[in-house]
Amino acid sequence: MHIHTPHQALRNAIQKAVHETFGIFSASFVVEHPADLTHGDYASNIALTIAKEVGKAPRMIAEELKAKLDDSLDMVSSIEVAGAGFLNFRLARSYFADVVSSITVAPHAWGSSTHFEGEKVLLEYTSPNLIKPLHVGNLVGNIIGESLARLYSFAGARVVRMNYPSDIGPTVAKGVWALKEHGLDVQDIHAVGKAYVLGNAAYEDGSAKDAIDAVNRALYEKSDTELVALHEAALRTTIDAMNELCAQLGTTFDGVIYESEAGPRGRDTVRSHIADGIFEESNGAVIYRGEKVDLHTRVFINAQGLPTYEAKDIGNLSIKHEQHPDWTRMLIVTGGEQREYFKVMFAAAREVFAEAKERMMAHIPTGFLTLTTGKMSSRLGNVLTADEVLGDLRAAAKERAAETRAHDVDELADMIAIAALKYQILRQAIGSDIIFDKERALSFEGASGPYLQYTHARIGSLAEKALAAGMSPEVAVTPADPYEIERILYRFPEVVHEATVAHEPHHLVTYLTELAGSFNSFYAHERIADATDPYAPYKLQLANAVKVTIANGMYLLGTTAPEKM
RNA sequence: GCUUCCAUAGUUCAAUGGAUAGAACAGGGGACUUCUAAGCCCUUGAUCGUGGUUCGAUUCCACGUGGGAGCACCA
Repeated sequence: MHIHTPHQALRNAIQKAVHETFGIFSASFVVEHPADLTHGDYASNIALTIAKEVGKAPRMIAEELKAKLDDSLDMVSSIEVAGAGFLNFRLARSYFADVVSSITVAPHAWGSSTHFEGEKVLLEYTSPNLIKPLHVGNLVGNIIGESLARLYSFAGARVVRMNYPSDIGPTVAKGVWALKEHGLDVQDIHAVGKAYVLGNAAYEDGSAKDAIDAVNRALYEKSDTELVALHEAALRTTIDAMNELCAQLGTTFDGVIYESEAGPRGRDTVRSHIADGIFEESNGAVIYRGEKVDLHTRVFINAQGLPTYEAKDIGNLSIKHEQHPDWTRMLIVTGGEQREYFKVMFAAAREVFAEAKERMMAHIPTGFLTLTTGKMSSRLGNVLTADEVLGDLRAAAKERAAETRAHDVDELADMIAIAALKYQILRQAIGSDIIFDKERALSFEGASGPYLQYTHARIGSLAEKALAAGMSPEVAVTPADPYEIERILYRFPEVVHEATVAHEPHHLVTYLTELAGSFNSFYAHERIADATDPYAPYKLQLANAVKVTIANGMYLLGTTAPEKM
C-alpha cells in the first residue's frame, strides 16, 4: 500500500481552478505546509501571485477559488481564506488514518521511495590522513557521508561507499621520519600520532625539512627498505584503528582506494594530456591553468615529478570509473576548505574524462568542528581524538544506561553515545562550522539523539503494556479530529526526500525532533493504553506508527533506536 | 589584493520569497497517589548596517561592517 501525499493533487486542482475561473494558464505559486499548524495542513499563495494580473484583491480571488474548489477534493475536509489571501487546506480525517494504517502494514518501507532508482551513486567519505589517529573533526565527514549513503539507498539508488585514505605524501613522510628518528613504537596508535606532531614541528622549524623531503621521495620510489617497512607498519596500525572506529560508527566501506594507488595512475593520466593542452609545464611542474574557466592555477605534478593531491584525485576518479563505469553520481565529502580546490580539480577532470561531462560530480563540503573549549590543531597535538570523545560519551551513557530496563547495558550505552554524537553533528546544515559542546553532548537532554531514542523506547514499553492488558492496536475507530501528531507524521517521506536531494540530513533531524516533541506532548496529555477508551486501539496504532518513523529516521541518520531504555 | 563561505535570543542551532521568526540549553515559574521525569506545561529574550527588487525579504541584489577558508609544487 502506497500513500500518495495530497501535494500534487492540490497543485493540479488549483491550476485547473485558476484556469477555469480567471483564464490563466501558467500561474506561479506554491503549495506548502504552513509554518503554523493552526493554519491548516497545506496552504497556497495562489491568490497573491495572480492578484495583479487578475486586477482584484487577493482575498476576493481566494474566495472565488475556494468556492470553485470546495467539495472537489477527496482528501481535503475544509478550505479557508486567511491572512493576506492565503488558501488554507485541512486534510480529511480518513487520510491520516490511512497513513497510520499503511505505516504499520509495511514499516520498513515507510519513507522509502524509488526517486533514484536506476542511479548508481559513488559516495566517498571519511578519507583520513593515515599517520595520525582520527580526531573529532574526521568524524564529521564520516557521519555526514554515512547518512547520505543511507538516504540515497532508501530512495532506490545503488550506493557504493568508498574511502580514499591518504597513505603517502609529505604529511605521511613527517610521521615516518619521526618514527625512525625517535624510535617510537609503530604498533601504538598514540605513538604514531605523536610522531606526526614531532615530524611536523621539525619540518616547520627547518631542522629536518630536507630529511623529510628525502623520506617522502624514498617512500614514493620505495628505495629504502627500512623506511618502507616502517611506513607499512605505521599504515597497518592506523588502518586498523580507522576500521575499528568506522565499525563502531556503523560504516562498512564497499571499496577503498589508497592515494598510493591513485598517484601513479593520476600522474600518467595528467602527463598524457599535456600534448593536447589540457595541462601544461611550468617551472618544472605540470599545472592546470584554472584561469581559462575563471578559476586559479594549480600544480598537478610537482617539480620533483611527484603527483600532488590534484593528480592523485584524477587517478582516483579514473580508478573509480574503471571499477564502476555505470556510475551516475560521484560525490566526495570533505572539508569546506577544499571548496575552491575541487572546482579546479573537477574542471580539469571534465576536460580529461569525456564520460564525466554529463554526470553529476560534486564536492560536499563539511564545516570545521571546533570545541567550545578552544581551537584544535593536529599539528600542535592538542586535538580531541575520536576515541576520546566516544569514550567520554560512552562512559556518561553507561552511567545512565545502568538505571534503565535494558538487558545489555554496554550495548545501550554504545547506542546512546553514537546517537548523541551524530545528532550533534547532523542537526545543522552541513558546510557550516560546528561548535562541538562536549558538555551539551554528554547531557542527553532536550533536543538530542537520546531524546529521540527515549521516545522510541517509551512507545515500545507502552505497546508491551497494552499487549499484556489484552488490547490490540487497530485503525477501525478514530476520533473525529486528527491529533497534532498525525498532522506531522504523514510528512516523513517528504522530509526524507528533501534531505536526500538537498544533501541535508539536518532537515530530518529537525523533523524527528519535532515529531518526538509532539508525541511526548500527546503522551503527557492523553491516556493511550486505557482499556476503557474506545479510541485506545487507534492511539496505540498511532503510537506504533510514530515509533516506526523514529526508527526509520534514526536509521537514516546512521543511528539506532533501542526497544528498552 | 583576488576568490569563496558566513553573520538570527545570553549560548548552540532552525525557518523550498509568505501569515505572529521556531526549538534546545541557560534564566524565572509550575503540574504529577495515573502508560518511563533522558519527559510535560507556562515564561523572559533575536534577524549586523544602509539602500534596492517584490503584494510580501532572515531568505534575492548592491554597497558597507565584522569573521572563517582558499589562492604554485600540503591534503
